[in-house]
Amino acid sequence: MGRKSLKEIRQLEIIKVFYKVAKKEGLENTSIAKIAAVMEINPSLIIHYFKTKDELTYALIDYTLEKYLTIYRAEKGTNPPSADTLAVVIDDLFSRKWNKLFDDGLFYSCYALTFREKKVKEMYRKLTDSLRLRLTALIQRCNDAGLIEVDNPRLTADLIFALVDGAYFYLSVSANAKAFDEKIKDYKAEAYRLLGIPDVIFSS
Amino acid sequence: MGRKSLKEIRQLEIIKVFYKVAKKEGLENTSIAKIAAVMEINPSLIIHYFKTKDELTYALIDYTLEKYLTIYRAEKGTNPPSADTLAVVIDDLFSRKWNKLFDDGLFYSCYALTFREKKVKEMYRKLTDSLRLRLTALIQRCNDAGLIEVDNPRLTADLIFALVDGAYFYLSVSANAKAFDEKIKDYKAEAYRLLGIPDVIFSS
DNA sequence: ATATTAATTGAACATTTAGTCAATAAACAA
DNA sequence: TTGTTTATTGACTAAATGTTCAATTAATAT
Repeated sequence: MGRKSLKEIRQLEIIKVFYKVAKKEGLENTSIAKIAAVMEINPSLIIHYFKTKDELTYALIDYTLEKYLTIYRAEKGTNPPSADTLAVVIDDLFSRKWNKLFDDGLFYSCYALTFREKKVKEMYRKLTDSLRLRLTALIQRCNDAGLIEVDNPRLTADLIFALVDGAYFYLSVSANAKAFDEKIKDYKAEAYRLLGIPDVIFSS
Repeated sequence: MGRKSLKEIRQLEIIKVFYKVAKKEGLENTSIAKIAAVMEINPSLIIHYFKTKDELTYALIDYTLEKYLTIYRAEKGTNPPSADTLAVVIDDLFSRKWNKLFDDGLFYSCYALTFREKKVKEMYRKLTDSLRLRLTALIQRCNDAGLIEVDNPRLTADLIFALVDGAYFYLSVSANAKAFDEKIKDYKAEAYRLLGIPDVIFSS
């Protein structure tokens, strides 16, 4: 009875165009009208699928943050962890994979919303906590497998992520792509040290 | 000849109100009209002192970023450094002094502009580099005074700032004020370790 | 064919935006 | 007093903002 719903399909299309436009022009300069223009649809159609612009923004953040958890896909199902499972994860954390998942400028624009919008804050909290918990668990399992010997896995995970986030924050503003890749090695080396692993063994 | 210029005074007044409104409502929701309304002046007066809104935004960022360098005021002129000069600086870095200097939400909103506006990027680069250089110099001087023994002062400074920035990034989103103060101690302890200083001696 | 449901459009809305321009008011020097 | 310079206002603009609502079109089930 009645026409088939396109809701989820269209919503995803809209979100993807939203992302594309916001990436180029900035989150705060991306209007519903602009998105509609790119899609060659009527602006009111967007409002039809997302009742307000806020709702659309939440959807964008939700969609993009989800991607971040893919960093841990590599280690799925390998239990106990192999010798380089941890190395792959650490390498990924300090690689510029992140940039490809979610444009940095957009990421920080959304992050800034955190301070005014509880909903957004909760989304980011969920992601950051989840990432740290997963690294903690991995460190723990590597401990158990006798690969490393880390006193406080959770603390170590927190410190490693601080290095990741801190390095990104600084290098994004102070270094070009080439210098970025070069300098991030120092931060990665410190992460290895925190894990009690000689840099040489794991460096790829 | 002619009336005295109020330019600098008025500009500063406008910037301060801009900051206040943006802190409450968000950078992207702060219009010239809103600022003018708070000041009970005509919007065109703001345009008179800042030709475009962009120029006003740059002025705000410039004004606020300048404050950050005050973190190092404590160690002005003490050469060679005394025993706790370094401790004071480290404590300040990991304290929430920063929040009082520049609202965090606003800070990250402006930081996000970095990725689209070269001018803003340059401002942040200047600040972050300057902070790191000063800490490097301080570490060096503490080395020379025989207070510590750090292999690579610049690298250590970079890592310490990564811890600061990373901790702020994470704790701002995951912890309330109380938990923030509690958890940041772990990051600070790691900074002490990087400096080769027993935590106990310096903890205040 | 008909009824039903959803997709999509198009026209309109009040409000807000950054910015222009001319007019007036106030301060200062000669 | 007379210029000169700056401060400040007020009236205005064109464009853009997010939303609303009614109308139309298209697909699907009976």
